[in-house]
Amino acid sequence: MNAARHAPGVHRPGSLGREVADQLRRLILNGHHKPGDRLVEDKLSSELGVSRVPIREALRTLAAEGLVDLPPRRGASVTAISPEIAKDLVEVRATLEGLNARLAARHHQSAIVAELEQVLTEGNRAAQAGNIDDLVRLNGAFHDKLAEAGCNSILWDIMRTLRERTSLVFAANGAARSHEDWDEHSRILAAVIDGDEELAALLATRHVHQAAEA
Amino acid sequence: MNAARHAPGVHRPGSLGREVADQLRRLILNGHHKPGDRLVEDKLSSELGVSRVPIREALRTLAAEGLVDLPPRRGASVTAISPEIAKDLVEVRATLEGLNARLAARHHQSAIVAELEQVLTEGNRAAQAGNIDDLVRLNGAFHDKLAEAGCNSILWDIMRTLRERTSLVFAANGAARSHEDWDEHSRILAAVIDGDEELAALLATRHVHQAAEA
DNA sequence: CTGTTTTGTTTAGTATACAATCTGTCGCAC
DNA sequence: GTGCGACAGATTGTATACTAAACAAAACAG
Repeated sequence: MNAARHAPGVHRPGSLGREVADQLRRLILNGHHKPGDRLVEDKLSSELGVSRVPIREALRTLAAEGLVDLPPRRGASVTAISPEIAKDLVEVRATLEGLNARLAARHHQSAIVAELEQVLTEGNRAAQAGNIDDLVRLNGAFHDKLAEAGCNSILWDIMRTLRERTSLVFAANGAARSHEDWDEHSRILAAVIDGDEELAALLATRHVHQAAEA
Repeated sequence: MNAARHAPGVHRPGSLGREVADQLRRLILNGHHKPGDRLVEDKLSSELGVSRVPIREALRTLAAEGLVDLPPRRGASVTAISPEIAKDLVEVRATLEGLNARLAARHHQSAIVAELEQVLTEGNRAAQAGNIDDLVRLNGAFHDKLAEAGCNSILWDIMRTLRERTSLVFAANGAARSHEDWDEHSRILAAVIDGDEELAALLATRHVHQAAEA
């Protein structure tokens, strides 16, 4: 039952539990498992072809990240985020994106800034073309790299989970705001390059709030 | 034969893994396990009298909270926080305490504010008396209740883990700054009661930064 | 129709076994 | 004496099996 015993594709043995967690995280964020869906250990176990032990560890991990709900003896389900919680989420995320943009402007990592500019042009192109898949991917990439540019590992980690949970709520936002989105991205990046901490923070915070109103 | 299960004082089985996590968390924050100490599953298993499974779950939980380090195949150890990470931690925590104080000033939960005033007077008394244990406890209580007053569950949760990790670094701070500490607490609370969001945020942020310089 | 009982499903926990891998130490060559 | 590799022990990672407890839903009796 373990066909990958001698797998040729050098799976770094980074622990099955982690791989399962990554896999499940992707499935959830893809919308493959929707909020409220039950995640039954046995089913996942046979679906993913591993025993229940790594499944349980993965579920614990994702629960800690806030992606799955795990009530004491009732099994796991994909977290369903209430409107109030969503508001809380946005409030915190907006503040932290602001802090991060401020830090990015302060530290001025030219390598990452270059990558951000790259993503920006691609994003603008995708916004013109209206390619939704690319838009989602590039939007993630932009915020990801911006988070890197902040050079604060604690902040980076928190923002990652916040972004995941946010995308769980505002899932199929689509290309409606894509033009404004990338316009705002562009202005944030400009402020970061200028080293204008205040402006970068303000724009990033406002960006989150505005994006959330949809 | 399963009608009534009202055994008195039976442990509410809030899941063993959770209890173990709580217990371990306490042991770590108490300094019983110091940063860098290895946490061997077998040892914990026999020490706490449970099998390895709940232990592993607890370790995952604590790893997600940032209290233990859990490299792929090398076992768990209490997180050792480097000076740079500590700086990052303080930066984020300061920002979030600021946000939280702002929210507390906005929402104005009179019940919690009353409790905060209670804690404040006790804290001042302890600062006079120089009772370290009480100071630590009351300091925790103040920040705890202030976090509640913010009425943002996401923020509350993040701040909890940040506070735990902070206390892991600035462990034996002692009563050196206790006077300034409680003076600042008092001013933060006053701003919250006034509904002065800006001032509350500013004071709370500065409080964290100043407390960190020791 | 209502309230209780039974049954089935699922999670929680324990025990055991074994594979994979890491760590440290010892001996050997240089 | 120092450096390097091999080996052994320790420890984690994974699988499997089994028991117990909780919950939900169906079956049933009144």
